[in-house]
Amino acid sequence: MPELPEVERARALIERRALGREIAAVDDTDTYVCRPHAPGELAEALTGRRLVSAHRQGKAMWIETDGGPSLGLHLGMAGRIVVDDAAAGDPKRDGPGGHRPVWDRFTLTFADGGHLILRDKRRLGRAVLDPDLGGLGPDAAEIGRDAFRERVGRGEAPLKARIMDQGVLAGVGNLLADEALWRARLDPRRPAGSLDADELDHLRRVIRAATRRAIARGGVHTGDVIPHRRRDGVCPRCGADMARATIGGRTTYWCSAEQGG
DNA sequence: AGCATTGTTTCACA
DNA sequence: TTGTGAAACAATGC
Repeated sequence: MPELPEVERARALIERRALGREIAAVDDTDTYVCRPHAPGELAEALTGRRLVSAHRQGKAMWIETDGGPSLGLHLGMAGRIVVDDAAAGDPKRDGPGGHRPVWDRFTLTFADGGHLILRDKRRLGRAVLDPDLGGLGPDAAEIGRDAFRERVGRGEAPLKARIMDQGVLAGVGNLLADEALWRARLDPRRPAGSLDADELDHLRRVIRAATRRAIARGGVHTGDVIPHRRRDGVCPRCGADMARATIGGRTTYWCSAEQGG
């Protein structure tokens, strides 16, 4: 699930439901998710604190506490935030009638008995104290025109790789990249530095619009071209075949007619 | 069995 | 030194 829209929904859930509550206990025993912390380090630092505010930049999220360290949470490839058993973003429950295992990798238990849980089927999510956000570029939903031109419109790397580079622009993942480039009718293979100012301005507006739309509708999977990202898929606008290749290390689909050969 | 997966980090190489 | 791309990471689903 998690790209910028899912992370923003998780952040909003925390803001709505978890702020002001006091941490009574912490389960930080998953040493991979909590790396490089040793078990007990997060518990020691967070127990007794109250959650004060919830923030996000790109796919990185963090919670400020009253006087203590901040708590960084990253959803990785498959993570979700659950507060008191209400899932963020995805209304689907675990297995109809099944006893599916629950993948709770990090848990805050509040003094009122509720919970904030990082539930992650895989274990690529992270929970760390005072996360380092220094390497992140401007948020994809907020970046201004000049910064976008300057950061995105350079280099020989494929355009798609450029907009997915979290140090250049924070928040765009594989699906949102395909959706935005399809909406902008831009070839994902083009060198980023080959775009002119008008193309860059257009791409910026499309990325921002696609991002906000995905937040409003529940996630990146609600994009128009996402259901057609499959072998033998066709463009939902023109009906041409969807092309497929690995770009920037990720499987990429684009319209063979509207976005170049 | 084998391959793919909405993310990030590390390493090799030009 | 910088930029780019592949592999590793963990776990699951088709």
